[in-house]
Amino acid sequence: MKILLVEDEPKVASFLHQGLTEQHHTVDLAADGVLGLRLAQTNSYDLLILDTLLPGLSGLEVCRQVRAHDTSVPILMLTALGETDDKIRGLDAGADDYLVKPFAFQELLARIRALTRRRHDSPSANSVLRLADLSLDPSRKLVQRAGQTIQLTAREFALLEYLLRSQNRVVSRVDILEHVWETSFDTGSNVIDVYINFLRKKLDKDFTPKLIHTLVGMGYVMKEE
Amino acid sequence: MKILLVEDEPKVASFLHQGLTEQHHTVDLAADGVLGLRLAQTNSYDLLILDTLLPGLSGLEVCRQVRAHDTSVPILMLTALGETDDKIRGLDAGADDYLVKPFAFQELLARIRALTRRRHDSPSANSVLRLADLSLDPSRKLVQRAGQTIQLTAREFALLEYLLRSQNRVVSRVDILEHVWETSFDTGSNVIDVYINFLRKKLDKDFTPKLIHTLVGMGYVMKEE
DNA sequence: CCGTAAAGTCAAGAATTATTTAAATTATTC
DNA sequence: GAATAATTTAAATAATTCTTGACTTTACGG
Repeated sequence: MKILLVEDEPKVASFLHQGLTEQHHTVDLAADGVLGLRLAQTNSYDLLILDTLLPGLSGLEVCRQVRAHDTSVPILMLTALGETDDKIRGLDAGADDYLVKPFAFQELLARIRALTRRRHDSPSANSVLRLADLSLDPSRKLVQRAGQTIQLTAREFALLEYLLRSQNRVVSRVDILEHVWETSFDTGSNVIDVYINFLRKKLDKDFTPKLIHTLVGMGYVMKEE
Repeated sequence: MKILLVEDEPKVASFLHQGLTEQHHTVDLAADGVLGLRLAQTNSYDLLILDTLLPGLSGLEVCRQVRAHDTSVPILMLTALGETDDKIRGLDAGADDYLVKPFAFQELLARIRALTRRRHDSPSANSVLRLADLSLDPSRKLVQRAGQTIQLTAREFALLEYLLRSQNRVVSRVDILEHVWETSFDTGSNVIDVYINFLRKKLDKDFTPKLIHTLVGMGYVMKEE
């Protein structure tokens, strides 16, 4: 795979360069945003890895400008610990994933695999999710149970979508926090419980069978039976 | 978490030992490669931290030999500044990550979190564990014996999972405490006995053959026959 | 066999975890 | 910028799980 790496810290850059090369990837390295953007626009890469903090042009800006022309190339952002807001802005700017530094190299590889795999079988991202007589259409933001349309707020929808995508698998509160609230740190609040309750009221209360199940001390599952 | 630290510099070793212990990890310390390897092979650790330069047997060699038998345990290498080549060889030898000395302790903690989190969603962590007609599915939190579903609480499940992962090996009460209760302090209580009893009632009482066996004075094993 | 140490059993209270409601804060819309 | 909706926090209640300690039973060495 051909990868463009835009990273100004020499230590990080050379480490990633060596590691990726060893995995038989071809790596182009740019130490600043301006060069990075020019390379991204003149060559065709399978993946861009962008640091957020860069001299010249920030990684976010590079990301935005690349996305203006090319919507398909996978972009992975690297953000330093503590710049958590950047995650959100990174995703806003069109990044597909981000990784908080410091990270394990293996984790980077795993995410690269995930990103590039997704390219290949991505239609699943938009297909309708079903469980018993419940259906959720991600592209139309439509939820129905027993043919009846159910109104959900954005968060409720995101939570339900995550639960449905993980149907039959028990997801912990931390899993939910990471995927639906995009913070990995437990704030000690009970938002999740409250939202589970919202969902239950709207789509389990008046129907059978119940689809949202609690496993005390473990998390929640959506499944039939 | 149970961590093996192989480090010969006494100052670094004791600093890390203290810091990790404060984070409620259990730390075994080896000052040379030979002892480190022996410990790694006789005990079961959640993480190995290996210095590259060691008297006797280098960290790289320890890494390689451990990997020859156990592909799953996360390994973090510590390399001194300047030994940059060691990074590459470290990853070759099967390490999952490395850290260049000197490093901030917080960074070590961050990497430990990253490594152990990854382990939780690695394929091997999610595959179904089996013994005779008993099966345990970690991602569904589902336990069945002879096709019959058995309800377990979170603790019971964690204990059974640990016992199954160590099937055919005798685990001591201390082992169990460290892995399932995450304390290495023996409170002098009989919680473990009580929980073994819970498990036996639920999954050995009405079935043959018995799968949980006591070895007086040593601990417990799960095995057939 | 007998004594001692180790392991097993049980019930009750402690502690943890989950649910529900309401109120407070924040974001959106007109 | 007021009104409405959405999200989050907080607190009370409910449910479940965990732990303990007293007691019984079993295993083992002499």
